[in-house]
Amino acid sequence: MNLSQLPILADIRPLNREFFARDSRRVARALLGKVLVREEPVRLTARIVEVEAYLGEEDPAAHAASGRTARNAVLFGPPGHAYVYFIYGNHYCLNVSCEREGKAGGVLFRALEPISGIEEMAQARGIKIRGPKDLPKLTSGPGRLSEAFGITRARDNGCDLAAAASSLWIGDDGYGSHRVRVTPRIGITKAIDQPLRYLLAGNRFVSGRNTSGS
DNA sequence: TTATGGATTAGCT
DNA sequence: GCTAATCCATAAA
Repeated sequence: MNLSQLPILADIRPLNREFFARDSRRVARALLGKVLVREEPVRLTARIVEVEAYLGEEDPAAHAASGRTARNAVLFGPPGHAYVYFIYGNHYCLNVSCEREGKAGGVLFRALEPISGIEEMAQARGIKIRGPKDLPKLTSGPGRLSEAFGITRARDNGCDLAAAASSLWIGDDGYGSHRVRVTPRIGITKAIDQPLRYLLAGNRFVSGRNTSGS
């Protein structure tokens, strides 16, 4: 069965390095509608529908806030690379590094809309999909999408997301990301007022409560 | 060396 | 709505 609401996409092209070499707020906005691709062991694809921007050392909520450490080194490295961290003893979260090498910045992936490889994602999540209603359980939330894509720090931290030769990368299939909404970030305790969460308005795969609206 | 708490989730009330 | 689960990076001592 094909539970995806979306057509199977033929042509997905990787993003340029320059795409990521700018302010994380602009990258976050531009990533909406793009496609996250996992190549191994089978191809999984899902559309990016919710992200959050994290700035550099001036952003108290960012992992880069207190300078470069072994854990967050990727955020200070070249743009377009995966920063994966482990949180709450259970979950991995995926970010992509932004800004030029030497300057910290990143975008957290908060929710995806599955396109292909749905059976495999369900298996990775350890759940049964009985119908379209269950699909958001696969990839709505940063921990969930990481599990669905088999993303771990050991496997993916530092991976080049701008290269289609990577096991994990980001591509553009020509989808237009209209109706973007901006809200405060979720789940943090510092700088909670800043509007740095970007989502596709009305998309049912967006995480959190207040997903309605236009 | 020890302590603390987090960019979350699932399950229960 | 509330909270336990569960690891590790970082801070404090």
